[in-house]
Amino acid sequence: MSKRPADPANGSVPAARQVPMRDFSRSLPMSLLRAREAVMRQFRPSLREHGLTEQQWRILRALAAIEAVEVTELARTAFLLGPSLSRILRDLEARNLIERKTAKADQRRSMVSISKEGVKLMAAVAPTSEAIYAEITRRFGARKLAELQEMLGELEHSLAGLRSADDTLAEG
Amino acid sequence: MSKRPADPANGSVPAARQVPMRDFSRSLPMSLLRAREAVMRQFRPSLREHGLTEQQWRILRALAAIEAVEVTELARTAFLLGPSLSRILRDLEARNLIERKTAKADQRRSMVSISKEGVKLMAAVAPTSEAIYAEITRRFGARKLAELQEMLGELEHSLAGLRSADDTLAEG
DNA sequence: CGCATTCATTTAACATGTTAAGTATCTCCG
DNA sequence: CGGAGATACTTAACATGTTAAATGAATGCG
Repeated sequence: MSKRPADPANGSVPAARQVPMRDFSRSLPMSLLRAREAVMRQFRPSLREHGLTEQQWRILRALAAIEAVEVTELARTAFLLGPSLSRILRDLEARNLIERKTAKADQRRSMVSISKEGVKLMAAVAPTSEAIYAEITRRFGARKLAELQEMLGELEHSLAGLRSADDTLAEG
Repeated sequence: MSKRPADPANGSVPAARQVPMRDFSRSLPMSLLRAREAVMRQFRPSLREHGLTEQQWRILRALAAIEAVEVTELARTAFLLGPSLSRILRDLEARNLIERKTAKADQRRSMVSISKEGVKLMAAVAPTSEAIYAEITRRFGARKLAELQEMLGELEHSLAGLRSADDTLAEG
């Protein structure tokens, strides 16, 4: 309560605006951003101790469950854009946490897999990570958590086909 | 539907792991990230047309509802870290979208406000932005949207006091 | 008053997000 | 088979996220 700054919706609002816009602190993007930050804040210190960023950890986790993947599919799985993934893979490879080899059939494709060292690092991080997740679940409630995830999935789904006019142009 | 890559939870999983970890594509951070991205994807093209990034838009919106704020409070309101805000304010000032003046009582503080040009730009962007938000609301459902935001707020709240061991050390 | 401490903001350094362009490879059709 | 177009990935360029350190100004206390 007292944490929030003086609520800008009340008090003396200057004549700066005509159109009444939603108090932006309650907009959906902000709600999602704050919620995600609240969650990630719990994980970052532990990851940091192991020299991993959130995204690097995402990649390792994605790789741990699979033999090898093409970069493009890994990007989808870890929800990273190509350029970000490209940079991160370069660094992870330099740290010997992953391995790469070009596909035989298609020289363009590169198959990525987690290395033995990568597996070891995951094993070191996973317990803490799981404990944090468990604590979050405990605090928020397992049922509510499931409900929330369900709603998030629906939101994502309901916007899947929505594209702005700009995108439509770029369709070709 | 067909957009999602082959579900990594099925198929041949190598012996890479001992500890069964949640399929990470269903972890809470990923759910939140994907949901937020689905939402922001709708807004970015419109903002881009006006030469604004998501964060710049957040700042303008925060400023529009208030006379002037200190940088630190603006950071809280727009949910940006100090360094990010500092850079963005420098750029927005160069574009004459905001104004700054150091506080009289405390030379350290800088009071930020939106400029006349900034107001004009907001007026140009707001209609499209509101229309997009309305469409999102229509698709997802107003009631469900309210529920979702409620849950997100609860999640944030339930993690407010949770701090990892690392943070505790830094308390002093 | 003098100075160590705190505070507000900025700068620095590195990592990622985002879009556009580049490179190498493959595919397919004439 | 050969070159236009598609595809997989990388590089480039700019903006932000993130943490640490620096700078400049206020505060408190001896």
